[in-house]
Amino acid sequence: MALRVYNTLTRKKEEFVPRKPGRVDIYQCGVTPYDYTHVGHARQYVFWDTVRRYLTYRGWEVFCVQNVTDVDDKIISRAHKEGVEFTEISEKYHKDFLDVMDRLGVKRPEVMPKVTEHIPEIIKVIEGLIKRGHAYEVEGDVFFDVVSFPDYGKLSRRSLDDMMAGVRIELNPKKRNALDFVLWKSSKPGEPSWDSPWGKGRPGWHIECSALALEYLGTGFDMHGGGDELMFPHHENEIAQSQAYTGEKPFSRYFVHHAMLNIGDVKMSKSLGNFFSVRDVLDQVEPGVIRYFFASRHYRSPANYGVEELEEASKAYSRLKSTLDAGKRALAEVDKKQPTVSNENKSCRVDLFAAARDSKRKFIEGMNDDFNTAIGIASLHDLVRPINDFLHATGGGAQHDRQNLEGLKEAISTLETLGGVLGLFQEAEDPDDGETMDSLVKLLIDIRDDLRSKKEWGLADKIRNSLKEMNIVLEDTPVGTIWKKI
RNA sequence: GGCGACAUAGCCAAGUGGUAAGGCAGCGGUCUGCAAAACCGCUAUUCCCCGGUUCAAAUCCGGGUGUCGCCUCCA
Repeated sequence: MALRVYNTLTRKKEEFVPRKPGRVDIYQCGVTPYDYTHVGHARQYVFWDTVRRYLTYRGWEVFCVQNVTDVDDKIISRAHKEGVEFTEISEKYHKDFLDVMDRLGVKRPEVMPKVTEHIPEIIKVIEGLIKRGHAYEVEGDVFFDVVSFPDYGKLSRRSLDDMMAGVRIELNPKKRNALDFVLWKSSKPGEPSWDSPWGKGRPGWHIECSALALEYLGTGFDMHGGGDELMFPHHENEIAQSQAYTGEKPFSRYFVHHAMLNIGDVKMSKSLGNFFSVRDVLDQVEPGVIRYFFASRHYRSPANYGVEELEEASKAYSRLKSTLDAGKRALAEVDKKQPTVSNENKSCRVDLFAAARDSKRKFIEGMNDDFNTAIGIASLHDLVRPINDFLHATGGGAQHDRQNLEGLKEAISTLETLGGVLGLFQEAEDPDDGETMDSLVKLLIDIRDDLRSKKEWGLADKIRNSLKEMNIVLEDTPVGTIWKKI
């Protein structure tokens, strides 16, 4: 079954064919660190983390490059405002980015090149563009000549004529054409600068992605990722620069754009100020909840972020997680002692092998269809239902159905593996959530059973209620009591 | 003004030609000392509206309405 990916270049879902069999080379537009990482950013990196996990799960070798634009106008202006070096700003917020991504379980890309450490590579590309007649220098600034690149506008489906007619940007008398964009920017006094053939200056906004992608992946790599807001002008310009420079196309075989995260139907963005930092949200909910929230929506649809949405995700996620925990506990229990084997357990008729197999098939079919993580989530719920059924029918391991014991192992492992592809269930084990905890809860359950058999409901309920306050829920089944952490 | 995307139940959300996944909320049932959880069942004859193509449309085409994004920094 083939993987299909929606390619912005063709506006169609296409079968994914990489340039090298078995390997996927990915370039992602990274952040400009001038403020705290917000949930909108997290959407992109969580999505691509999921893509990388899925491809790896399916046996591909994955290589991912993600730049860090650590010098730019906004960083400089913030540094001026705070009276510090621009590096202090970029380092502080880059550190925040890495920190929250780690906490979200986003695997670090293989390479995270910084613009300030690749000035020579960038200059090399600009020089090449000038040499090939695609760029020109005016008083220390270098511009890309859009007219020299016939395919300009192809990605975003705009024609040069239309754009020129409706141009909104202020006319820069140095430019030959209003749509020409700057590759190298001469620096004003007090601004960070590097030596170049055109004098002191710094790279323009778009050139770093071309230079870094070509440096680490070469031309014609597999997937280019970024927000759909970047389609024009950023990705359009990247394509123009890169293909004009190499004389080859495509620059990237597939362009994969994810939709924005909104607050009340308006885009979350730093410039609008309507953003939630990931740092703050992680103080409220565990990482898995955020990952569940993203995974339950398709990456190409705009998604609304809000407290209610997060709460719903939290409930649904805890349904998956508490079943996984209870299932693991049941298996651990079986390892410790011989369970009461009952082949006569008629109350349990689920086939967990079949459930695991069906769930896995649905998951892969969904993910193969343009990374449909919402289908993936649904497949997990489909699996959790029969696991719960089994757990309740057998008292969470107290009375096993021999035939389904292996099935439970299979189902739990499938749930954990598939959830892991979506980045779920990565929370570090609670330090006090070990064997001691298990034993203590079990002791309380035993005592409560004694109390119940003596019909001392008051005390029995007190145990149950107190545990509930600690987020431990007791569930009485016909064959014993099981417990879950919620 | 130009370009593009989207509109599915009370809510969130999959589904791009074959008869509406999943979650949250709600209702009924099983179980229970009560409960919770869990499980079972019910909850959109219908997918913004109007036309068209087709044996067949939420899915394709045309028109309309509404929302959002990009065209300026943006994940």
